[in-house]
Amino acid sequence: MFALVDCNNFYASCERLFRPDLVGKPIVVLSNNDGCVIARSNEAKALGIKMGVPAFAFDGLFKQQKVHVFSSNYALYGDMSSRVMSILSAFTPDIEVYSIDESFLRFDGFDYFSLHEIGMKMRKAVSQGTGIPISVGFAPTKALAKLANKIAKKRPETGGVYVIDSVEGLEKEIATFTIDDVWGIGPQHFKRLKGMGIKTVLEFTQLPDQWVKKHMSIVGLRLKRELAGIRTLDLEEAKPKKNIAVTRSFNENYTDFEKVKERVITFATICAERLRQQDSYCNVIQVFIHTNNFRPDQPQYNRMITVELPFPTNSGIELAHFAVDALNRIYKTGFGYKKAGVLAMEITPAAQAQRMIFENSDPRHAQLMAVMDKLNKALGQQKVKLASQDLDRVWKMKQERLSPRYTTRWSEIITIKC
DNA sequence: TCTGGGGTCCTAGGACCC
DNA sequence: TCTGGGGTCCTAGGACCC
Repeated sequence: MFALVDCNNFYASCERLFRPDLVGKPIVVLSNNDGCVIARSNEAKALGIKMGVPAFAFDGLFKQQKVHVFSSNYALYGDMSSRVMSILSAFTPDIEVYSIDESFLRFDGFDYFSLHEIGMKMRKAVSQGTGIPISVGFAPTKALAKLANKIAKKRPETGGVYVIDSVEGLEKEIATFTIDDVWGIGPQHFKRLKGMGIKTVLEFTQLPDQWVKKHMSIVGLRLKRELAGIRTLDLEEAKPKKNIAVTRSFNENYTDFEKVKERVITFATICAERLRQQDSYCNVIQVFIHTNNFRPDQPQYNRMITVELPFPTNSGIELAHFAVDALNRIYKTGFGYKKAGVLAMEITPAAQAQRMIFENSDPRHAQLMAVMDKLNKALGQQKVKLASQDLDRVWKMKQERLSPRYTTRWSEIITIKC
């Protein structure tokens, strides 16, 4: 049996932990640059605030309904996440951390235990240890565990834990569960299936394999099996990342090459930093630039380029150099650029990095980068930069409503007046 | 005026190679 | 008159997830 454990309204719940005055109040959390709504408390959902809506369009409603608005505080969410996951891992050694707020757990050899009871114990332990509310779904496959988790959330009488462990139980649930809320069926697949009159999970599992394969690829076929109760997916081990991407939208359209160039250099140095964190090198980089896709009235230009590096590297200096070369090859004047990104690809562990005959990553950089990493870790991100970066820190993310990093900075720890 | 970022996997077409 | 088959790489985009 698998369990899918999911933190309820995770970011909003985190914001509430050190602000008990916000219990029962509507909360929303915004994306980078305070752009979109990416998390909502139940109270905010009840006000009709949808996931992903642009924040500026809701300023009026936020004021009128006294919605508490927060910028994303990833230092807090990341730390709370690892606390939750560490508590969960005491229940079984087989755990896959699926995202910042979700884990799959596998329970082998628990035949004589009540999984419902175990689920309730997990809820209690996480609540006691962190204050975060969770929901738990148990089922014989991962896709069904996801589904069971949704049921646990939807039906208050379940107490936040739901188990699908019999054929009858499975048949009963999938006969009524609609496909719009199923893991792996997004808006496009939903539209096509709906057009064919498919409404329930049961109906989806009865489609011919060939049809599913043709229109939803092998991925859809796996999903069909999983939903029919055939175990197709197992826990996945934590693997080193295949790609590392650093991309940002700008606060305004950039028409000046030098400004775009500075951003690309900064993104490349962050990529390099993350490569060093997982002790690996990249062999290929991709650089892209976009105009503002939300403004079709303005001239559009989207371009991406993939470049193989002459040697594997994780030096910020070298990566920045190659990224600028790439940018030069795709940059066109006469456009207002709104977004750019650098991706590190074909990542290999340091131990396996291929040495080249004629040219290799400058060995002095390894030492220099190690010192930079150490200083930045002690003094704060991006305190030591390349001269080609924005030294005046003109570029700044809009984060007007950032909460304190309660759990990771001594200077921001909560104070209690007694 | 204002619209996130970071991932994965899959597919299609064009260029090019032998 | 008549023009193959198999492969890779790159770009681009589609779909999904959180």
